Amino acid sequence: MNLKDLADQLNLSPTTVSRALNGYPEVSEVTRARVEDAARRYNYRPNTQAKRLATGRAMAIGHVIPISTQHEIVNPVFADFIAGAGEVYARSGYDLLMTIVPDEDQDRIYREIRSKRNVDGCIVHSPKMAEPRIGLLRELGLPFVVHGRATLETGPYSWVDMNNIRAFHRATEFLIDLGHRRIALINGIETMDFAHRRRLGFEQALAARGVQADPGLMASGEMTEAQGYHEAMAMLAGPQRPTAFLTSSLLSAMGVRRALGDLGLVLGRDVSIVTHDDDLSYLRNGGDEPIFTATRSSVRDAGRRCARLLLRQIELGKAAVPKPVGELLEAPLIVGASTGPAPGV
Amino acid sequence: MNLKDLADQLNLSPTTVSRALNGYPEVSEVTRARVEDAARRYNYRPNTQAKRLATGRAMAIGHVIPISTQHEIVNPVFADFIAGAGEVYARSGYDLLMTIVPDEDQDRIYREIRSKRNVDGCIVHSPKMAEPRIGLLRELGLPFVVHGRATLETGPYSWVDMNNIRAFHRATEFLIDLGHRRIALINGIETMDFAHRRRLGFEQALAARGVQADPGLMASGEMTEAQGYHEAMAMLAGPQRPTAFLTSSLLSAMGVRRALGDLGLVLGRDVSIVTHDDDLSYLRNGGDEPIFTATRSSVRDAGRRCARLLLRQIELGKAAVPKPVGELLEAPLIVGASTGPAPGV
DNA sequence: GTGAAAGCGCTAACAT
DNA sequence: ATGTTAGCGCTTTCAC
Repeated sequence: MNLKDLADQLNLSPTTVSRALNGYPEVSEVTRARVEDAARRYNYRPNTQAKRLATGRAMAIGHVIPISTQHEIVNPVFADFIAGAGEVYARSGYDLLMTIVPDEDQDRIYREIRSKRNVDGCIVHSPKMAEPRIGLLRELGLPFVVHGRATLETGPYSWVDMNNIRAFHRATEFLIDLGHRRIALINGIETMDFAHRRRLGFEQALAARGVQADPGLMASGEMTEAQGYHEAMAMLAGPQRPTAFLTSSLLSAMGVRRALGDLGLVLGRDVSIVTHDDDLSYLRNGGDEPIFTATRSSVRDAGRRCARLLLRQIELGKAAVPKPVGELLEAPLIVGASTGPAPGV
Repeated sequence: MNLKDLADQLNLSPTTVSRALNGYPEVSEVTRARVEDAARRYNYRPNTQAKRLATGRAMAIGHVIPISTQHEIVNPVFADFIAGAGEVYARSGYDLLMTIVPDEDQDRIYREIRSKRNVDGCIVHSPKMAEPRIGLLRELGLPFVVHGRATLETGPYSWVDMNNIRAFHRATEFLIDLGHRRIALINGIETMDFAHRRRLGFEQALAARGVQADPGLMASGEMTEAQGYHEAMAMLAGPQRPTAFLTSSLLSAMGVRRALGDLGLVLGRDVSIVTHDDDLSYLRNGGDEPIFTATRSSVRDAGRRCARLLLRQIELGKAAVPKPVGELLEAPLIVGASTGPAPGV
C-alpha cells in the first residue's frame, strides 16, 4: 500500500493525502480525518526512502563508535548512552545509524557519511582534550553534538557533559571529611577529556583543604579490573599506603577490592573505595547493595539529552544557524558500605 | 556533484556512468576507466537515498535491541557483537540501523520496520527458548538470522550460536577432574535459550561422571555482581558447601569472589571459580592475568558470522529462497589462577 | 481546499 | 557498447 494506492481508495489526489498525513494546515478537517482513518485501516506506512529522497533529509542520526585497535575494548558506556538516544530518535521518527570504525579511519568515515548524505547529524563520542573531529565536522557542515567536552577546542560547539570536575571534587571532599589524607586516584587515560577533568576535581579538592597531593598516588590508565588491581597492589606495597581509593571505573574499583583481599585488608575499615562510574548500570540497581558511589542511569540520561539537542539543532538548522549550547549534568553522589573513616580517626 | 553532473562532464549518459561505476560488464574498459577516474577527481558519491529508492533495497540491516523495563540492564554483550557485525556491514556497503525498544513493543516495531522498508533484514538478539519473534519475522517475510537458538521453535531458521552445552560440559568436567564433587552453578535466567543450554551441559557432565546434582547448588537469575554474591553467600552458609562455582557471567563470578572474601575463604584453595563469559572482553586481554575461564572475543566473531550469513541470505534471496543454515561456534577454554584442586584432594 | 505536474538522484528495461 | 525512457514513492510548487 503506497501513497497512490491510498489516494485511489479515497478518491483523492496523492498530494492531498500527503498533506493530510503530514499535518499541513490547508486540508479540511473532515478530509484529514477520512485520510487518517483510511491510513490506519490499510496500515499504510510511507516509504522511508522515497520520503528521504524527496525531502533531502535522511531522518537518521549517525553514531560513529571508534574502536581502538590497540586495546580491544568497546567502551561499555556506549550501550547505555545509545539506549537513551535511541529512545528520543524513535519518538521523533529518526533512525539511529551506527558505524564501528578503527580509530585511525575516523576522518575518512565522517567524510564518507557526509557525502553519502545518509545522516542529518551525528554524535561525537569520547572526545579527547584536543579533538580533531570537531574541526572536521564543522568544516563538513554536518550538525553534531559532543558527548563530553574538548577542553583544548577553541571554537564553539554543542555538547552535553557530566560535571566530572565537581563529581570528583565532591567525592574527594567526602573522603577528606572522613579523615582520609592519603587518597589515591585511579584514573582513566588522561588525554581523554573526562579523565583530565576528573583529575582536576580531585586535585582542586585536595588543594582547597590543604592536603598535599602525592604523585605516587595518582595513576592513569585503561580502566580495567587489572589496572585497579595492579595500581592498588603497587600503592599498597609501600609504607606510606593510601587509606582510600577514588577510581574512575567500576572495574578498576573491583580490581582494588581484589588487591585488598590479597593483602588481607578489610574494605571500609582499613581502606575505603569510592568510584564514580557510569557503568554501575550493569549492576542491578536493586538498592540492596550500594557498594559504590556512582552515577547511575546518568549515561542514559546524557544520551537522551544529546539526542534532543541534536534534533533541535537540525530542525532549527533549516531556518537559522543554530548557536551552540552546552548542558552540564550533575552526577548523583551515592554512598555505600565501601567507605568508612580513615583508620585511627 | 550527482550522477547527471558527472555524466555531463564526461559527455556520457547517466546510464553509462551508472553502469561503469557499478561494475556492469557491458561497458568498455576504457570508458570505465575514464568514469572511475572522473568520479574520483570530482569526489563523487552516489546519493544513498536515491539508490535505495530505485533499487528497492534498503542497504541496511536492523538490530532491534530489547531493553527490559523491569531490570534496567543493557546486555553488555551487544556492544561486542555489534562491533563484529558492523565490521562486515561496512565492508559490504550496508548500514547498521539500531532500534532500542521496550520488551513489550517488539512486535509493533518489527511490523513497522517491515512496512517502512528501511532494512533488508535483521538480527534477532537474545532468543528465549520459545521465541515469538521468529514466527513473526517469517510471517512478515523479513530475512533474519538469530544470534543464539530457540529450542522450542519447530520451524527452520538461520542462526549462529556458541556451543553452550559443550562449553559448560567441558567446564564442569574440568572441575570434576580437579576432584570437585560439590559444584555450584550460577546461571542466567533459564527461559533464555543460552542459559537453558548451559544448564544442560552442566547436568550432562555431572551425570556422565556419576556425580549427583544438587538442586540447592543451582541458581538462575540476572547475572549481576549482586546475584553472584547473594547466591554464593547462601550456598556457602550451609554445612554442605560447594567447593567450586561455575558461573555464567563475569559479574556473577566477581560477586562470588566477594563472598569468598567476606567469609575468609581463599580463591583457588578453598573454593574454585570457573566462568564462561563473553564479557571478558571488557577486561584488557593483556594475558598477564587469566583469572577466569572465558570465551574472549568470541562474541565479536559471532557478530561477524551472523552478519555474513544474513547478507548472503539477502543477496541470494533475489534468486532463490535461501534455506536456513546454522553455525555452531566453539568457546575456547581458558584456565587461570582461579581454580585449584578440591580441598583434600 | 484540492489537484496536476515536475522533480529528488538513481536504476533498469528497452532500444539502437 | 551506449543512449532513451520510464519509473521508484514521495514532496512541493503552481494553478484552479
